[in-house]
Amino acid sequence: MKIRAIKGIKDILPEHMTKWNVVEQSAHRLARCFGFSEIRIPTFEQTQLFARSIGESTDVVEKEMYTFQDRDGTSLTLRPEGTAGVVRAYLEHNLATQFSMRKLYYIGPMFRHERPQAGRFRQFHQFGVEVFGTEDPYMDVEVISLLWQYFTDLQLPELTLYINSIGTPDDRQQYISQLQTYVKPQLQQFCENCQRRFHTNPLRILDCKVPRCNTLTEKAPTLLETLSDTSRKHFTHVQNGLKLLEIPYTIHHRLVRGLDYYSQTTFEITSSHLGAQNTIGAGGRYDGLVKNLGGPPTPAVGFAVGLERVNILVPSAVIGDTPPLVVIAGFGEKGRPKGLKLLTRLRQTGICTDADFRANSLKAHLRSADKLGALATIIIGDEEAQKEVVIIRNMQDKKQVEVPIALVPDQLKIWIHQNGNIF
RNA sequence: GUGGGUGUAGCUCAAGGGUAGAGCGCUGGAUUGUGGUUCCGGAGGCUGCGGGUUCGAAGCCCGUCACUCACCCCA
Repeated sequence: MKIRAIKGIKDILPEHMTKWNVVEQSAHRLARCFGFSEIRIPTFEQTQLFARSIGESTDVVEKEMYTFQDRDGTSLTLRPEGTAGVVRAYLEHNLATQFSMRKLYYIGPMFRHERPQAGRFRQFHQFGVEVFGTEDPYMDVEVISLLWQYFTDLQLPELTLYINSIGTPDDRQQYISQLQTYVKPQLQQFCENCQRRFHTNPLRILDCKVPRCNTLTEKAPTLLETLSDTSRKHFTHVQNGLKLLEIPYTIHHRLVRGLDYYSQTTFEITSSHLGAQNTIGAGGRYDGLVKNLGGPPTPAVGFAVGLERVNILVPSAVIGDTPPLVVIAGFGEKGRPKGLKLLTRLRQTGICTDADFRANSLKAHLRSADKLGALATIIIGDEEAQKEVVIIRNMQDKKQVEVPIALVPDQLKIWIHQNGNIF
């Protein structure tokens, strides 16, 4: 029996790493540009942290967590998302006392026991940001604009930004009863799922993909109509900010986030180039969460990006060239050791160099160099070794020059620097 | 958790009851120490696994596992 990777858990193979590095590096660069500091938090935590922050009755907590017992019996869980852990660390280390406002970001793997599908995995990676300590709507705008710039920098195709406001918990409670009053008389006509949701999570009825349910709620009261004045104002400011920055958005009355901690602004960016799982980044405000987890009342806003989905969308054009590679062809009794020596010396001076020790003829060395994509091959046979020289062969135009061994590093550096001709 | 699709060489796929194939890749060669192109050769498979039908199964039937897409839900 061959041992395979676990279902829904993927290797990232070398041929995909250049793209992954681009995706991750732009996240680091942009987040720092926007004034965020990186934080690394554990991949597993006490189960109750997630249960309390995400919400006991959410799907994530109810059936998607990888939960196991520690040796002393404590229930632990592989993190299904990043926000809960960041908030925990924020409180545990009193990060609030150092600045009145904290802007943090993270990149790392998350775990959810879901059925795998296009763009959905059991171990997946997220880039997320969290801002603690301000309820200014402009901070919502800043966070959205970071997300938007991240995606447009990477040239992701066919993006749509959806925004909505789900108000304060009070607003929501009020809205939920209005919605229930509206739905109740026709409850029998809704799909089975929605009938269940009617009791467990009524807001999600708006989100249902069954067309009939959608039609039934078409004339239902909307969240926005029910918002309190302050919530409504907040949302208007967010929209004005987006307009000011010329970030195109669509108000999506049915946009409800799946995690319980959200409040006020919610947003989501989708791309039509993905399969059914077309959300690449989403987030919103969660003004109540910090207090909920035992901290002082602290407004907060953030987002999370699914990096696997981003990777699928990044066009190959944004991926840079691989560094120039020099290959050493050392052969013969005297050529081999000289080759090894030069190989090491070049690497010490920072020139990316490789050699194929299996090859024992010049032909084999050159074939190997070609496969490695070498720009130049350095030939050292016994004759050259004797004369303390090497032949540098330009793999593109086949031109060769003889150079004393001692001068090789400098010659190559000049050439690589000019990115042009050695000769 | 529920449904559909697909499992044949490292990869992409043929063969639809009668000896398991191609392209790409890998590897060796085409006279001396010069790569990519071309030409010739080679390796590589219990056709996912188990059972059944049959003189005979990669192909049909049943089961099972894996992969995949979709539902649910989410990034």
